[in-house]
Amino acid sequence: MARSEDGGEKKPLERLGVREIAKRVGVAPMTVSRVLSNPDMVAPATRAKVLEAIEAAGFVPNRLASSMKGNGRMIGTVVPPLINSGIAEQVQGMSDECQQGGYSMLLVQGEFTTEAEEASIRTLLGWRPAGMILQSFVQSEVARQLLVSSGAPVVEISEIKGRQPIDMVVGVSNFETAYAMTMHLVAKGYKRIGFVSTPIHGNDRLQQRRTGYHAALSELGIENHASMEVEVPITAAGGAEALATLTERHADIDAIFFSSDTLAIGAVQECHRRGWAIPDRIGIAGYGDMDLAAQLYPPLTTVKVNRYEMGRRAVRQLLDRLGGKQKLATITSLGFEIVDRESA
Amino acid sequence: MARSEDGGEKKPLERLGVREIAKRVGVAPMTVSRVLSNPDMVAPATRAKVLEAIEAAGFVPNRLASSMKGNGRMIGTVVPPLINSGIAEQVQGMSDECQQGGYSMLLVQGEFTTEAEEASIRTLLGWRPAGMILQSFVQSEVARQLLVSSGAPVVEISEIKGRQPIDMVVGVSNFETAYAMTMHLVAKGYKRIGFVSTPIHGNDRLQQRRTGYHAALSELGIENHASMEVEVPITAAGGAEALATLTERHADIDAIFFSSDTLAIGAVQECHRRGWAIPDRIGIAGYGDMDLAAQLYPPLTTVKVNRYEMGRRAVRQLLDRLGGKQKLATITSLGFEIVDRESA
DNA sequence: TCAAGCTATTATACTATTATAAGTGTCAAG
DNA sequence: CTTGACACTTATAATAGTATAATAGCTTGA
Repeated sequence: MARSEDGGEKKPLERLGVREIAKRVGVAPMTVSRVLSNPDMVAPATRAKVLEAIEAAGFVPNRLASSMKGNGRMIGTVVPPLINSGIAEQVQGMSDECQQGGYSMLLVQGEFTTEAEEASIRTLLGWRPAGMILQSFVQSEVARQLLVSSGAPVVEISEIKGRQPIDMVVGVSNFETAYAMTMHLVAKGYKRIGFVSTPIHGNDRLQQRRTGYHAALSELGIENHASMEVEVPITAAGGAEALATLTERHADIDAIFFSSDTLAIGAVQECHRRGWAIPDRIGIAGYGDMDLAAQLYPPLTTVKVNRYEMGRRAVRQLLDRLGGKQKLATITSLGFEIVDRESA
Repeated sequence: MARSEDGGEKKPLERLGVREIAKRVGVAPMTVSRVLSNPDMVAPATRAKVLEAIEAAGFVPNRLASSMKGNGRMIGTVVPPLINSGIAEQVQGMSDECQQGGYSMLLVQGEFTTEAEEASIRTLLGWRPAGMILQSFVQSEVARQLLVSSGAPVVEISEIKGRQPIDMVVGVSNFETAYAMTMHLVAKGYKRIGFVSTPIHGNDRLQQRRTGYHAALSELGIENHASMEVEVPITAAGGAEALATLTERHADIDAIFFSSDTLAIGAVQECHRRGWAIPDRIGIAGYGDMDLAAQLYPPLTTVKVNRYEMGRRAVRQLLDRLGGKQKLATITSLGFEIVDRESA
């Protein structure tokens, strides 16, 4: 084993760890460990010496090892692509709250397919996270089983009603939001309202939005054709394309409800290009109230959902549970607002 | 220790691990381990039995334990706030490449302050990541020292020239990009060009962009006042505000170069509100070529930097190094394009 | 027929931290 | 002068996977 003759017996460069720090200070490793996690249990004088040595050595305790003893301080999360989706706000919320609570965030981007979901969850569970945050309800039964048997608390950021959550849910009623926006548009005098969303398959949030839109229309006795709905990719170009498609199919459409601000903003640009007056020629409504929505010309009427707060709350739920808090809400419903601006 | 009388001696529920799987199959733990990491070293028959047992038990190997033996498969990264910054694209690139390489991504959001940076890096190093990706050059000397002594390869996604990198750099010459855009604007006939950026302090990329802008102007003998530059927060409202401020200070400003598309897009909306024709009344140029830029009305002239690719390349560098590849580039410079559209 | 050569497998020990239990020492009360 | 209580510290073992060396079993060639 290359016992190089450097005179001594065993000096493999002495990796920096609690052991090495302990040796330098002249205490037991356990004492060093306590200085890091339970400083009050160590005599002030000892503590000072240990801290000094830690500082001097530039020692950063190995969290892998402590996690193995069940003190994991890592939250795992699977999110859809960050670009344009408004998920970035949520991730920021999660990250901020994690950091505040002393946790690290392990992030995996995954598609909404069953296999990808399963693979992502498997990867994360491999790190034995203290908690997991998932988007939308988990589809794969295998993945659900893995999550349950992992024992970690799980928050699904999702539609708040529908399937049985694995553990906890944080979200809004997407049905309600879409229902409310559709009602709002009708109240403003629109009669032929189109609906545009990003691919709905496997995304219960989008499904609920569409259902809410349908519910409002049918409740008001407004007939609705499937041809007044389109799915497009989540890009500004997608929004523009949807506007073109719908108004070509139905020249009398007087408003379009987009399931995402990104799409709505794209549509607004397309209207400018065509010289169509908003909202006179056509009303445009979005979803999400992203930063640009209020600054847009004309300002965008949209559904405001506090995604940053959603992220925070999801982590908070996890940390509360980990902290042993009793009587935790299983379902946390955040409110929403219909922000009535000028685009519809 | 609550040795509950269940007849047997020690059956603490037998946590699921290689040991337990091994016992069930009737092989040594090491064999199970090899099935997972070096399947070729195990006889096909044995391998099949082990895989079956793993499947049946829903066993997910503990990566914490394997990481402790130096097989860490985690990349740590510190990023600025994701919202509006175009960092989301980069994170997506990193994430995709990590996943492809079988690595997980540990993400910390941190501000650009020295203390926050140091804290974030410390946190990440605690997880003993196989590699680190940082934004901009690391300011804190202590943090640099920690990184170096951690032994992990480090990529700084940053301005590619300037300070000595800790290890490797991936990026573009922000100086060049800004210089090129400024030259481009002058070539198009603009004479009084303002410059707007988000807070520059501590961000060498922004510093370089401003320097490039200065260099181009002075090379052309165009005088430039500090009053033609503003710093605003990275929001659409910030862009609108900057436009208002600059045109109020200097009524004769005929173009503004924004250090971010988000700002430029906000400014374009402000122009619409004021009824100012773009580019006739004023030219607007952005930076980043975000998705919306091409769809904007009018389409945004901007600097195209492939942020997604930057993220990928950063991870690639790390993985190449970890894979033992020799002669790795220390500096990877990605190209850029001046995308000439109609806003300027 | 025995040693060498090979493959497949196993036993041991190690990674860094920490829960737990056991062990010091000091002080005050009995 | 002992006993108990208390504050602090240490020794041991455990977490789960895997590098390493050792071993078993088999074939092959001399």
